[in-house]
Amino acid sequence: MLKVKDIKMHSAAFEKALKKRNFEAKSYFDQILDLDEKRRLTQTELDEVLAKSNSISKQIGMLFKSGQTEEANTLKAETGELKQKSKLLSEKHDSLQQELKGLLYQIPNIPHESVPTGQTEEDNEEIYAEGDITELDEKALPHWELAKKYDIIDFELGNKITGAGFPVYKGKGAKLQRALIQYFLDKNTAAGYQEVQVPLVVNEASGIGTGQLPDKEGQMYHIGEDDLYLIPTAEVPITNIFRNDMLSEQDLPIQLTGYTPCFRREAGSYGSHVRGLNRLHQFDKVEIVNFVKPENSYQALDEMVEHVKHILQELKLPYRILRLCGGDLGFTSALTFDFEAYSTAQQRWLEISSVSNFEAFQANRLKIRYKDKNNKKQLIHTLNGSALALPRVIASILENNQTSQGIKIPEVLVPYTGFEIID
RNA sequence: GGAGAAAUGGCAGAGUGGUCGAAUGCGGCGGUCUUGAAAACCGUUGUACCGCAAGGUACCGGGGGUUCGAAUCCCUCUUUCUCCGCCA
Repeated sequence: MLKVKDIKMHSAAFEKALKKRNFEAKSYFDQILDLDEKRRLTQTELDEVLAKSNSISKQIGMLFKSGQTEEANTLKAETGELKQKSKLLSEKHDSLQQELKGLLYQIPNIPHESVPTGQTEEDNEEIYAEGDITELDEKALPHWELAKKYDIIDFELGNKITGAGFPVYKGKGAKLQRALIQYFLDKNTAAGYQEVQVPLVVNEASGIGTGQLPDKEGQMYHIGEDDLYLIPTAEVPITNIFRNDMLSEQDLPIQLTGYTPCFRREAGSYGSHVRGLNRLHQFDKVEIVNFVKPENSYQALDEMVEHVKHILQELKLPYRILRLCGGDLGFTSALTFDFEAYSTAQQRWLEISSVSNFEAFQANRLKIRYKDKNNKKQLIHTLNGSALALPRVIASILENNQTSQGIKIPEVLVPYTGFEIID
């Protein structure tokens, strides 16, 4: 959420920047500034009325004390009108504020200046690529067929138990997944991230805080009876750890990592691109989240990108890094780098990580602040990234490492799996 | 799930209808003293919003109500604790 003060000061620059997202901000800004003006006037008016009635109440109190009952009762009669007035004004103030918030919630984050213009994922800018894209022979199988061949992931069984998009991992498949989770967490903690285990179900306030609500309600599974949501990513509970908190400067940076299953409704998804592990309703992910001082956030972003790079190098997966264009940038993000691993048999890139700087956008909604050197309260910057999302990493490993003998486990994982090949 | 008790400033803890934004203690900050530190003493110390400022307003778990006036009374929700039940 943007701050009204910032909109007021930089409206022209913001409008221009938001055009990169194809977001026409002008009418929103005009309305917001107008509403804010009205809101402030209303508050001033309300404060005056309340001040008057407070002072009358005080007088009444003193009159009663000194036994001047009649005078007190006369004053009492005067308060009726003030009361009525203050009620109306405070209702007006509340509704203005709500309207204002409603508009602010609809405005996406200001893209960083380095964000390329563009409409779709076609326009994302490839900034780095590494690893060999091996030419597999014609007998190369896509991962869903490999999964069946070696009986390591059972999609039909998940269908029976729950529905499409909820696979069952079996035997070495389950173990490979667990090994990857463990390996990712170890890498992340070695890099300074503290491991946390968080709830998989969150309340509405948490969803609003990180920006999933109110706009993207359809993405999350909602438990109506208890009015709770299944998390679509660990970002939600982890970032909300510090909601409404005042941190001190020496607390920062705070670096957290957590493994969670993620649940996404993915309404409207279909087609060959969602086959197998490509897109699921439930999947596992290890997330990294950073809470930093504003001046450090872009350095932190670079470090996170380097960190994910390093993991992919170790796994020896061919991958590339994209700088997302304005049209593809997430609502709350100022700058995002997507990591894509190559899926050899499908001959396409699969998104396996997304690393973003949200600057103060989430912190403003979440009210996460810190006291700087001068004891001034400032919003912190939040960043997060996947390190990494499991299913597509598995898909990529299965496809890229298939041989006539079986699927070779990347060397770094062998200590975790306890086996070298799936056959 | 049932019965009861509670929720106050960074913490502890007073306050049961009116000069209460809130005693007191601890902690924090500033100072005196000291070669330095400790102790002692003095002062200071919540947040948000409106306002150039003076100042004003709101906030005693959340929401609503009674009243001229609510930390204090009523309703409701949440959370915590104790007891009972159930349970990995």
